[in-house]
Amino acid sequence: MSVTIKDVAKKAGVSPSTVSRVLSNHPRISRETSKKVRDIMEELGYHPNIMAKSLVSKTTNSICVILPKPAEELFNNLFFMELIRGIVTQANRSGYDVVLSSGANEKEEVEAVSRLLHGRRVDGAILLYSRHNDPVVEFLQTNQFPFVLVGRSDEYSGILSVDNDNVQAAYEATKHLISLGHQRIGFVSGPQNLIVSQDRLLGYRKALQDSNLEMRPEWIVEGEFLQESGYRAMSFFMNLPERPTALVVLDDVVSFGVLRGLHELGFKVPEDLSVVSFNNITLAELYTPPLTSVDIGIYQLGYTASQALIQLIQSDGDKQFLKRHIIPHRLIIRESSMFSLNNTR
Amino acid sequence: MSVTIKDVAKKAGVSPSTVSRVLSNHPRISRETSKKVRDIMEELGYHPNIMAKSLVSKTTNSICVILPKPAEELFNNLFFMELIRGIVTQANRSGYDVVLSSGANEKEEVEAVSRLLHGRRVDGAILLYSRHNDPVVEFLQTNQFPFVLVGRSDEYSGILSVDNDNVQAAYEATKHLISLGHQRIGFVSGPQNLIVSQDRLLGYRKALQDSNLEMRPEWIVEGEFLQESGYRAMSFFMNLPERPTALVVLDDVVSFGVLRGLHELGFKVPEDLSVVSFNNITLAELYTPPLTSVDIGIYQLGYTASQALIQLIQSDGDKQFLKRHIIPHRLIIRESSMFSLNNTR
DNA sequence: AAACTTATTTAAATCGTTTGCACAACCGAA
DNA sequence: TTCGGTTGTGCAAACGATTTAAATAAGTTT
Repeated sequence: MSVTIKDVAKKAGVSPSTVSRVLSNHPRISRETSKKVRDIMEELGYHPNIMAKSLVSKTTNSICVILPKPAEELFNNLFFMELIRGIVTQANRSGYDVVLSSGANEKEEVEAVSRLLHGRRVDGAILLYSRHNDPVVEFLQTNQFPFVLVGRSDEYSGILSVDNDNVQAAYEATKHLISLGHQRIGFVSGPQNLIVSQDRLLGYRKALQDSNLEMRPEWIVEGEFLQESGYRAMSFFMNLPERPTALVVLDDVVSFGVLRGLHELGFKVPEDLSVVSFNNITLAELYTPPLTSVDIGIYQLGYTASQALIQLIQSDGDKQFLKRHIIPHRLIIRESSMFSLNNTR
Repeated sequence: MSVTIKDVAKKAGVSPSTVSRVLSNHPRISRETSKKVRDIMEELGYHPNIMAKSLVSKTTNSICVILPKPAEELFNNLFFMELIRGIVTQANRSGYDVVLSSGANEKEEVEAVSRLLHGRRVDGAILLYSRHNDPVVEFLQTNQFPFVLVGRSDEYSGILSVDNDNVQAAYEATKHLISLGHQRIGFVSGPQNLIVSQDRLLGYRKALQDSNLEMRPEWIVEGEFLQESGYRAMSFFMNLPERPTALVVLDDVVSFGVLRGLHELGFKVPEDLSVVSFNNITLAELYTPPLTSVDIGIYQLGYTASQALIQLIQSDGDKQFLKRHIIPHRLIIRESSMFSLNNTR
């Protein structure tokens, strides 16, 4: 039996509406009434019931983060932790709570989101990386719920998104290898249906093309964001009759798999194979050897996503906020790619 | 303007209460009424308003996870990701949502929890690792809110907690080193105010004592759960006139710092220094060299915490559930400690 | 002193559910 | 026929806030 607005009102000798107005800093409340009511609130230990408030105001001051389907896979990645940290920090700063949501499959995902948004449990959603024809995106669009996509969205127009320029990032990463003298550069992709995979592949292709380098289909390997994928890709490449001398790998954890495998087989990095990676999670610097990686500002990505979503919600869906935010990236060069082939020729 | 229970009622030609009863599978609703109402719900796309429901039922079907104060530090650790994965998975399975909450300092933490629980936004809380005299624990206790502590709690009685037997785990880890022939074993602790640090230190001490090994105060170094701490500890130990030959390190990420530093200085692991660690995050296996680590069942820890809390909530605070759950641990031996000193003598 | 402002405060409706109680209809048994 | 017992449904009062419109008090003009 907790203390309600009525209890406060009675004790203070005013009406509930007055207490409510004190709470929301209504201008037409006299100094002394305000003081008196506040004192009583303090004395009774009053806390407004958020549910009741939400019911009438039709707003919950919370957002949900939808974890992508293969949560098992992605959760293993520091990447998501960092992203969520950015989201939670910003949301809390703006007075919003963050509800985590996931689903075993796409259907469950949509159900969860539907329950949260239709049920007015949250005001908006953050989607972490969308796929082509993502049913969740479709759901959110047709129902006109505010949401922000972390990742690209060019197939849908009028979507709020936060992303890197992944084409350019991959371009630079590849160019870096080329500038070191590499001519045979492989590519370890993430899942093909993720837009980020495609964008980075595009950048890689562009860089090779610009330098008139050969582009072999067998040098492009698809995988998941798992260490095993890296290991598998590595062993595939190293068994090729004509091996690449460098690899562009889409994720640090995958790169760790590559490096680990190379070490086991007695190959030297970067001498036998150079690696540039993406995401630059904190462990990248700490690995043996330290990993060259594109820092894509993960925390910033989450922080900005949260901020943009809340802005959209508070603007009541103003179209002007439905834009694409680009977070800058930066190539961090470390040992895994420090070796220049030119020097050894 | 979303569709409410009244809209469904009107269209179905029944009263709102009947619709509500259909929704909650009330026994005394006829088959045909139920079918009819359900069809209309489907047709109109009805979704119950969770806020309204919570208001009257005084229950929210959600719990919050309180991220410890130095979130910046801890978030960097795969450990938390794994823990949260366990929590979210179980909670969702039980029909609960998970709200993430954090605060920049202890005061903010208490405020956030107070808002969530007093404001009836969540039904209970999960605390990740408590400190001595944790103000959040105190708050939860005096207000009689259901909560579960991930970590030990023996100073407080009648608390629901989920934990490992950390004393025993550290004992085994240390014994493992001793069995390999090590006689000079150092200890890299976590923050001293964490109970987990103290428990493991105890286990380490006990193991040394049991084997009549020397216990030197300068071989015990306190740090944080950061790579830098490991690096610092390592350089401290290696500059000692009489170095330890093995280290017990409280966290994998800290161990990575140790290993990285050793590699930089040209020391060999495990020959020059063996390392056993705790937590066994996925990267432990993948590191160079692979890290011997005590697997404490992180996912299980989170899963169990969530399960126990929800059980407590649903039992309406039944004291019988206020017990301590112990999750089993297992020492995973890998290269960082595979070297036996006995063999080289 | 009446009339008119302006500054505060209150009463009452509302948000979308749940649920105790009342009631009607039907059943078989006395 | 009358009664006790089921079964199925509706009424209306909560739940704890916000908010519109109206009332009251206080201050200013004329």
